[in-house]
Amino acid sequence: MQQDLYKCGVPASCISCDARRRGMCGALEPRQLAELSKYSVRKNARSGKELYSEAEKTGGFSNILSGVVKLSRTLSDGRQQIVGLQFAPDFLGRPFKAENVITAEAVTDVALCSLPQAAVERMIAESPSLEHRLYQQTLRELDEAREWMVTLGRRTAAEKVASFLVTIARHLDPGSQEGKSAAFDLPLTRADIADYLGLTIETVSRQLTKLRSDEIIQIVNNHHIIVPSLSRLAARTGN
Amino acid sequence: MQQDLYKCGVPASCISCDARRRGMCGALEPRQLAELSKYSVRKNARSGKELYSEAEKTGGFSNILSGVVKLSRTLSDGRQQIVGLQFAPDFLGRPFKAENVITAEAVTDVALCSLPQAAVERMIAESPSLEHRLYQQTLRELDEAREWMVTLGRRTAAEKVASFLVTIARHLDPGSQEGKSAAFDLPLTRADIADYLGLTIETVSRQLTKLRSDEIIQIVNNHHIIVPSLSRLAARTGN
DNA sequence: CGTGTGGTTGAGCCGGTTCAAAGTGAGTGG
DNA sequence: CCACTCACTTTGAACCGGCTCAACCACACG
Repeated sequence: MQQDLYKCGVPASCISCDARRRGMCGALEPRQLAELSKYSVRKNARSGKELYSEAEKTGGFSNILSGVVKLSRTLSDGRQQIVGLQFAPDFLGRPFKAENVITAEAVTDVALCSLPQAAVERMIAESPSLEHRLYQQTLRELDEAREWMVTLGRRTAAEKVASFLVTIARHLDPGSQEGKSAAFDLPLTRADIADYLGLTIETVSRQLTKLRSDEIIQIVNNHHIIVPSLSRLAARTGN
Repeated sequence: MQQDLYKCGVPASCISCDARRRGMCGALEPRQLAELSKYSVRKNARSGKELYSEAEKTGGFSNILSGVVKLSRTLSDGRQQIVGLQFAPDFLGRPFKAENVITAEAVTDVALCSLPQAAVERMIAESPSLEHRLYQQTLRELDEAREWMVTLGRRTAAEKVASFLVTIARHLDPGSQEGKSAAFDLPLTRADIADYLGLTIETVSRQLTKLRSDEIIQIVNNHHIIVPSLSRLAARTGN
């Protein structure tokens, strides 16, 4: 199959790319892939690097090839709220909008396939199946955002932290089924988690140590988390 | 123009419909409009009527012709969070997903143009311009949801209520420009506002009376609100 | 009239914040 | 190798914003 596509003219850099297997490029024909790849640039960014910022009039999109990106909004006095987390092979960017109020920042080292705005929007206009794919991702992001609004508005600090761990476990250790165990490295610092949950660093820290002393989780190295029983953790989300 | 379209076979019930001017039906050709209208049913619902519920396996979509609909999620112990408000002529429903975890409820009397799931999804598959239109609405909803996450996670009660009034003013009194005055009827009860903002009824009430005694707003009849200066109100949102 | 529904107001409490201090570990340079 | 720094995390104590519980008010409807 891959061989076949290759013969049909899939660019070499796309051959084993995850964005083609599971991301937006899966919606493109080899011809379109070749066209788009003429403008694509492979980029690496270290953890902490600002990818798209509120200030600059960004016009550009990316596929996340590896790593985790946080989307956040900041109030004028510095209060920050994370409004989304994106994982490979998500598409990064907001089509059809001139100015961007959201900041995107790498929270781990990240590899990107960067694409110019015009090329992507032209390709969307030409390819209904690409637009369909992006529409699906946006619907999924909206579902997640709404689920998170419940957490932000109605859950207690303890429930917030438990909910956060469950969603991270689902993303980073997909092998783990409900009720089974999970293990993963937290991509976020305590400060990021606090900004995600609408809490303070101190509260996040206290709730994590509470979960540890209740033996719901084990904390190794501050970032590596082991969850012996996901269902026991999920029972603390208030669902 | 309308005359012309009419001659081309636009169904009579669609002629003066707002969903055709500004909603999803604007993306359809007369032929497709005629096809879809074969399955459409005009419905009215009183305030408080549950339109789509978490329980029933809803398969159906609607255009909101008039009125306001709230989308909400409820935790097992009854805590509720409103995760979206939709106004005419929004499209209501979640395409491409079997089960629905969100409840939709009329918060004013509402007029709907109800469409069966299969017909809409078939039409989406046939019409890229329809899918484009729905994609745009979903992107807008995602922007709003993320903006709201900032409010839920990082704003104080006073800022939450001010933010809420500003967005309602923008939706219901679109003539009012920034800095000018606005007047509107709150479509939501205090309980709904509390569920929207992640607060209690009492806190909402206290903050509203605070805004009144600070002469930022006037409250007539509990539901009718006058905002003499939108920019003075906006100054209280914490940006 | 009484009854019900939605809204306001008050008093006390508590969960999460704030402020402060100490602990931990990776990286750096002598 | 140790000493030092810096960024991140944990822990403690006091405070306060928003919640809880309770009473009362306004108005519509039988």
